[in-house]
Amino acid sequence: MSGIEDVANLAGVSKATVSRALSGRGYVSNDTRLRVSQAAASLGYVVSSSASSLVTGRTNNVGVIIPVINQWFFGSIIEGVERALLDRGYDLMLYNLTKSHEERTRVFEYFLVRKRVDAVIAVTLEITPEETQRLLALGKPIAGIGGPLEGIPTLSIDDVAAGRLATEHLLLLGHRDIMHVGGDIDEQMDFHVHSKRLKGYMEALTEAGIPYDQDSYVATRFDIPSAYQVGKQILGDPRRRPTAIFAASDEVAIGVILAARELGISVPDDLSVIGIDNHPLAEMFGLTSIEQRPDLQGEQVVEWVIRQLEEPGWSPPKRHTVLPATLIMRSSTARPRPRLG
Amino acid sequence: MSGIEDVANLAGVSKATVSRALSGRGYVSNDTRLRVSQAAASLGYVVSSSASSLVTGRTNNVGVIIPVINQWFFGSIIEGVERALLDRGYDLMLYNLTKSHEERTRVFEYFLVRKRVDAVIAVTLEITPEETQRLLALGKPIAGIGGPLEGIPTLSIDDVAAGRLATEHLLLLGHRDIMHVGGDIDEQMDFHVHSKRLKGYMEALTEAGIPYDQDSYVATRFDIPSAYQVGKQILGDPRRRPTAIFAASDEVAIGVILAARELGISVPDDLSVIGIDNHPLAEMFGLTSIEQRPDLQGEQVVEWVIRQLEEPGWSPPKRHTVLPATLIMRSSTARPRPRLG
DNA sequence: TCCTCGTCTGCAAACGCTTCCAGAATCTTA
DNA sequence: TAAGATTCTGGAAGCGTTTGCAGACGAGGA
Repeated sequence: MSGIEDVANLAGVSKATVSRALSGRGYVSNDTRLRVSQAAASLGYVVSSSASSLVTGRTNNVGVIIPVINQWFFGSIIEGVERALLDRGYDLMLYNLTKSHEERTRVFEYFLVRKRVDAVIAVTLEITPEETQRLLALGKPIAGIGGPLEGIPTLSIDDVAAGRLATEHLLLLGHRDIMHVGGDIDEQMDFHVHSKRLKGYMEALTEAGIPYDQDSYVATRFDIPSAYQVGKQILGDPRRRPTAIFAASDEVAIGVILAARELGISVPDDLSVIGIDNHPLAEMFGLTSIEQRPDLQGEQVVEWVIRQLEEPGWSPPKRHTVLPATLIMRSSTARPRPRLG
Repeated sequence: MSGIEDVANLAGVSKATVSRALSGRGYVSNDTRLRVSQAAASLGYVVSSSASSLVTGRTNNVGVIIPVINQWFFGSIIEGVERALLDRGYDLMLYNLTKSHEERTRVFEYFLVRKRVDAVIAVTLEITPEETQRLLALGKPIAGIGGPLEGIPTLSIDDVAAGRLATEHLLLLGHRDIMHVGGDIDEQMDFHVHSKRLKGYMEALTEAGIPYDQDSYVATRFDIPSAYQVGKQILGDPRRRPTAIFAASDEVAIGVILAARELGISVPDDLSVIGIDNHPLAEMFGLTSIEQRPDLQGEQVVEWVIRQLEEPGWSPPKRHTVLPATLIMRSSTARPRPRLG
């Protein structure tokens, strides 16, 4: 491993000049810059990031805290974040923080506080105001997907509005018997996504003058098999079967559709289904959905933290940023079948 | 930000002693160790990783290169790798290296060579012998999932054997008209997975005395919607329809099953389908599959590189390691329906 | 001609740790 | 009791960069 001194000797200049030539900071004549680059290349020299971090205080790393990886929403965020970071010359340190308390503590006590990252991106990380203070005290740029989170710039779709939009779509088609298959309120790790989408649903119903019925909300985990099971239970009981279902995510919606198929219930003739996400599988199931783009959300928060790092004085929106979520109509929703008799 | 000196002053000892006390290396009396820890805690001190890297030459980072994130196989690997690394006190730097040539070069010219990671884990990264040499020249532990790769310890299931196993299962049930829906041979980025599974399929057929027919292999991308399209084409043509399909992955198999359902073809009565992976969705589709555990594969390679780092002299298996892949029978495969007439 | 200004370069001082070395204190053993 | 071994601690050198400062040089303006 050759150090900067070797390059300096080979190029016939001082270490300082090598540093300036290679980093592009300060004055260096074109001639020497060239000689230095060639010397560096021929030696296979590459700067020691620890040494340069030590003096600059910058690591060029950004920490990303995320609760799940193997799910479309989260995987897409990572892809977006990674792409954006690499484009800007930063490296991504990944922390898969499941909701167990032990791991949470580890992050706060141990990781975040270490001097290894220049900025932090937190994905649907629900933290207490006290923890927020600790984070802010680090003096490092931080941004989140999810939220709102007091004091930290965050980003997400308006889940209440999305829930309303979905429900209103069904109402507009003429449905009055609409069930909501959503997440378990007690289990949500993300920013009350589950209760927010439920809230939007309830608001839309209320506005339409439809009384909200206890039984019309059923909880499930956010994956296809779980939703499939729940779907079979709901749809298996003819007295309970609604004319439409608002599923809190596309995975849930697909589970429900598969359950309906299994039971010989036609979608959308006998049952309309709408989801949220515009998941890659939505199209093949003809699923009407509300689109969001987690990859772009990832790019956006990267932009926030990096710009903060590189443009002194700049700062991202102080408050929560709401992203548009638009309805994509496909063939899983339709007017309810006219009642017989 | 308080440095080691502040801690030293507060505890009334030298910097050297603080370093020893906190790192656990060298002699320190219990008494002073305690005083130092308390001083450190009360100041919220945390060692500067750049400073300590600079002198020790260790970063405590491991680089992971992976072509895709948002796919079950790859997502599971990341989860496994992340868990194992964090357990051992290492951080994970994620590099999502899509197959574009430009990005590849970037990794070799730019990233791998930087002094930012102690070891490298490469997931299904196909590299030339020359590139391998460059990697090895770094003198850093490196291991791969996929392979084999000359000179680098790698790990994977035996794809040829998996292909055989799947096909033999169908043969054993009495099928003779078996199609293979696999990956595009020209497009494979992973270690010829596609052609290996195809090879296993062909070997099994040959062994059973069944001539291999050009038309009995069809290529698709490895996702449900693509496989669904392909499935509809194959199954839509009654003259072309086989009695069984060996799908190169569970996602492909599920696409085919959905296509069959759409066309009113009963699985397994009219068509048997087998896949590879034991994907989380396999169970709900009753899909017979060949199981592999990417998360454990991730843990294994982590073990390899970390042990190499921490146990001087130890080294992982020089050659490619083959993992067992076992058949999981479900309801998507059965004896072919007896021919009429 | 002299002065100023912009460009270019080198010296040397950090940056915050770890670790070698040596010395002091305590404990073992002959 | 002396000599050696063991445990504990501090001083100081270094890890490989970046950067403030100062000096040198040439060009342009008065």
